[in-house]
Amino acid sequence: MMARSATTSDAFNAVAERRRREIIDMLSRSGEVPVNGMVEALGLAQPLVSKHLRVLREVGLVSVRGSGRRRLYRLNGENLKPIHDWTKRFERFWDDQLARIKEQAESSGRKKA
Amino acid sequence: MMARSATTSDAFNAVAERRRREIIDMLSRSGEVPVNGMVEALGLAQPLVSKHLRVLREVGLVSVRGSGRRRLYRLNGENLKPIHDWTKRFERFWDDQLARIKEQAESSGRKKA
DNA sequence: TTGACATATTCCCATATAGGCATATTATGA
DNA sequence: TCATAATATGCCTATATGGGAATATGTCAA
Repeated sequence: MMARSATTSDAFNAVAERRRREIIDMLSRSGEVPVNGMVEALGLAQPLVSKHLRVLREVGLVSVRGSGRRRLYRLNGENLKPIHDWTKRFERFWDDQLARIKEQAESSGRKKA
Repeated sequence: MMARSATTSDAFNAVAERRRREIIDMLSRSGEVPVNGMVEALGLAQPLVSKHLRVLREVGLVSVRGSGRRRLYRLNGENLKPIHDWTKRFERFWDDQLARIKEQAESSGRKKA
C-alpha cells in the first residue's frame, strides 16, 4: 500500500541519488552555476537536471536566483548537517583512535556522575 | 525506463529509509540484537523488520550470527563511513569556525605548492 | 514585436519498493 | 521425534520515481 518515501521528504532521500550528489558536489566547488553549466559538466539531459534540481530545491538543499535568461543555482550545504550528524555517531566504527579517546572521556564522565 | 536505484545498491540508498536508520541506531546502542528484539522495540511487523534487515545485509551494513533459534544482528558501522566522508566535505557550511581554520590551512598549503 | 536561447513541465514507461498477509524454513528444546 | 518458537519468503497493491521525448514558459536582444 505504501511505497518508498518520496525523494522530496528529506535530505536523506534526496541525497540517495548519485546524480543529485554530483550536482551538490559541483555546486560546492563552483558556487553559483546555471542549469546548462551542470548539463555540460555532468553530461545529462537538460530536463533531467532540472528535475533533480527541483527535488533538491524541495528539500532546501539548493536555492535559485534569476540572472537574465539563466537561473543560477547555489548550494545550501547547511541542510546536509542532519546527515553528517547522524553518521557522526558511528565514527567509533572506523576511527579506533577516536574511539579510545571517547571511551576514556565517557568513563571519566561516569565516574563523576 | 529506469526507476529509482535499488536500496541495495549502496549505503546511501539503504539509509534513505527511516526505519532502517532506526534499526541501525538500535544496533549501535545495543550491540547484538535478535529480530524479535527489534520488532518489539520498534513496533514493526516481524516480516517488515526481516526485509529491512535483508537490505541492510545486502549493502554490508549489518552481519548476522545464529544463536539457538535466534539470529543475532550486529552493526557494521564502518560501512557508513562513505556517507560520513561525503557529508564532511560540506562542514564549512555550518561550521564557520572550522571554515576559517581550513581556509587558512589551504591557503598556506597553496603557498608551499 | 519576434526569433532564439535557457529552463521547467508534462506524458509515458519500466522498475523498485514498503507494507500487509499468509506461508515456508529452521533450529530447537522437551 | 515433534510441536513450537523465531525468522525469512512469497505474493499482491499502491506509490514514487529516473529517464526520454516533446512541449510549454520565460527572458532577452535586435
